[in-house]
Amino acid sequence: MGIYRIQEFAKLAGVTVRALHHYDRLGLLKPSGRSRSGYRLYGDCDLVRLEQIVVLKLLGLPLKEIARVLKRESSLADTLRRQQAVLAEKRKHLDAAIDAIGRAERSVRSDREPDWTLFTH
Amino acid sequence: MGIYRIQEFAKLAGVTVRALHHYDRLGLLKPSGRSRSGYRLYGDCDLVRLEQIVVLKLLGLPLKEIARVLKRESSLADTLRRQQAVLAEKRKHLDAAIDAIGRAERSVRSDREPDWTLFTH
DNA sequence: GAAACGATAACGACGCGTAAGTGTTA
DNA sequence: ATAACACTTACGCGTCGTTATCGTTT
Repeated sequence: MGIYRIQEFAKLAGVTVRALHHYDRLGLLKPSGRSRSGYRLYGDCDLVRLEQIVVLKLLGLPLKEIARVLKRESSLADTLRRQQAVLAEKRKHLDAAIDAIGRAERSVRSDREPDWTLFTH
Repeated sequence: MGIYRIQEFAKLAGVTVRALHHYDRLGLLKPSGRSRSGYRLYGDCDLVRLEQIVVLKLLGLPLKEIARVLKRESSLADTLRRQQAVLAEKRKHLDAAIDAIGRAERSVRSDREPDWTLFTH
């Protein structure tokens, strides 16, 4: 509760100082203020915003999309729906790859030369 | 069956010309020859190799690792085992994110303000 | 001469990690 | 004077997509 300098603030939210620099430059999260010597100063409302950013990042949203959501340029609901589709698609590819590796491993164990045709489908 | 210039070769394997340029520079797949004017010339054995590269890429292997496998510096079996673990880990994160979005959507539909605490766990 | 095609070079994207060099001090 | 801490600048990573400029021609 109060005002924090960058390192302490980073620890509070579980992110790195470098990430905060990055978010600042992107305009995603600018510190509420600066000290006379130019130090970034963060407040409690910055913490709230940062936590939202962290959460949306966990959902796999790119920083640009997070920025749009927080600026209310994008609807959160719509964004989440689209992201869900994106993630579902990724999971399909992942599952296919995992399956393929499973088949390949059985083949590699029996043969000594890999049967590349296994991957063809 | 024969000798191809880059565009035709790319189409045969379903990759882009740019990707072939990239693989050439990395040393991952160098054309069997060059024309007098410097054009890359690919042959059938290049096609076999490229198809292996494409397959290993589908499994999510980075190009450097693919290079090691094709140079027999890495065991294919070991590589696949490690990759399977990597993919399994990714799927865990994906599933968690998909679940979180599902819970979030239900919340967004009932409330108009998002309940960020939903993501906390 | 023009249409395709090829070559090389180089910037952009994405999210920071990791120095490098320098200033500040709650 | 030193130890921490902060600042800005900028390269690196991974895999090409995308111009831009210029030479070739199965």
